[in-house]
Amino acid sequence: MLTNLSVSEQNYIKSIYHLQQNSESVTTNALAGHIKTKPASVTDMLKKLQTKNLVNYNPYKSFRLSREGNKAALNIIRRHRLWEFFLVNQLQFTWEEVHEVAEQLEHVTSKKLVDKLDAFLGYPGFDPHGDPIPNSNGKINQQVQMPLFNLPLNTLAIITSVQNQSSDLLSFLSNSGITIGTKLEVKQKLNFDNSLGIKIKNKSSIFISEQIANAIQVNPL
Amino acid sequence: MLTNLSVSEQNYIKSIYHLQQNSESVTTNALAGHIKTKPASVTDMLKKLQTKNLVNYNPYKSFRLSREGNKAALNIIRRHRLWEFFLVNQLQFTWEEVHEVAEQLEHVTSKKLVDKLDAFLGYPGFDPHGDPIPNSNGKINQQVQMPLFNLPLNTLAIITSVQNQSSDLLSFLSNSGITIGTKLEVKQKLNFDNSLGIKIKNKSSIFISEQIANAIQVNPL
DNA sequence: TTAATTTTTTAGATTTGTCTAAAAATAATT
DNA sequence: AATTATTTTTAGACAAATCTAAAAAATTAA
Repeated sequence: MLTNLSVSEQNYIKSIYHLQQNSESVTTNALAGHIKTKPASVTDMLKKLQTKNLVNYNPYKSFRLSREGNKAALNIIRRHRLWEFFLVNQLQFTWEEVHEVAEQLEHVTSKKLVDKLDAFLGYPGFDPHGDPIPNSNGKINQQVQMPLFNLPLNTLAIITSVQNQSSDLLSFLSNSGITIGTKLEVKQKLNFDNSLGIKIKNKSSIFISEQIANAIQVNPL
Repeated sequence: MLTNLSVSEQNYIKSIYHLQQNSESVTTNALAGHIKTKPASVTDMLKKLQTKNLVNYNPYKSFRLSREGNKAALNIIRRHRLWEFFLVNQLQFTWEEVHEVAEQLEHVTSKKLVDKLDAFLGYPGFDPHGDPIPNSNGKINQQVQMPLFNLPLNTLAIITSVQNQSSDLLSFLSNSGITIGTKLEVKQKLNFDNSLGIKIKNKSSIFISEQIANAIQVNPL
């Protein structure tokens, strides 16, 4: 039942997915607000998505994505996050710039494109904001990713990505023995300047600034 | 007067551009055929593009892209060809697969995206089919590109791109001293198997197969 | 240069997604 | 529980892009 979805339908499905993350079921008003349209338009679209079996819709009561709808949403989100990763890590976009562009790229639906992009990027688990990227089967990495700066003290973690905004940073990190896959713990945090004392596994300790600690993403182990 | 163009308007503009390449002015029927729509729809759209000053349209007579329209077309074509280049050279698509996907990607209009993609790809002059890629000012490279196989005998040419479909090929070529920028001539062509005898400038001569000669793009000098 | 043919345009209908205003259902309040 | 307020849906209209069928213009042929 792989219907071709219009850009508009895709936007509704994606928004319902996101709103469902926070609360059990979604309201017409909330969705209208999220998607910048009017409640009446939402109702219209819900009826349409209902006939396509993408939502389970009880008029005046509630609605949720169906299993089908959920699958469609994960596909859209996969595309969005892969493109965000591409924009930041290959094209040198900054975090703030990517969302709008990825919003357009996500509607290019070629499965072959998405899977090849995924492979090209090295099957990343998280987008630049730290949100997980569903794999080609729609499975979401259950690990948690966070900036190294937010890692609790004395918690072993593994580096999963580094925002390569400047080559300065990259060379500093590689000289310090910090790359993707490096395991480390935060041993102390100086209140004076928010710098962190880092213990790299089987290696020496170093201090890094708050800025650097925020450019490094880690998974707690 | 940088109006935002709908996908549909973009498709019309692009098609008019391509049809104009072959004949002075374009007919309603030809455009309808090219765009897979009905003549009546073409007329409707022409009236719309006229009000936006993108075409010069004389009902029952003829129409052409205006200066504005031409600029818009070159922008669309730039995006299309850059994405084709990306798909083939980074994502390992084959020539035949790229068109359909690029057809969708070309409608993502972010100028920042396009210019960063261009830089990322190294400002390529030609797409994988050998068609020139307009630069960010809409200027088209006037050089000619062709497969090495089609280069006339004893004509000096420079290699501009290599289809990196297999790593076999790439390592063979680099071992033979053939990379982007290498200057060479074709000295002979064997009718038996269509293989070519190549003289690399300031270096030795080698023979390469028809297949390889078709994977190498050159500019005659 | 008329008549026949082809091309192009107009007129009116259709589909998709949206909107406003009014009606219906649900939720909150006294 | 009845009234008020809020939320949601319906009804009908609208814009964009398309279509069919008929009319108008241009072209070709007799």
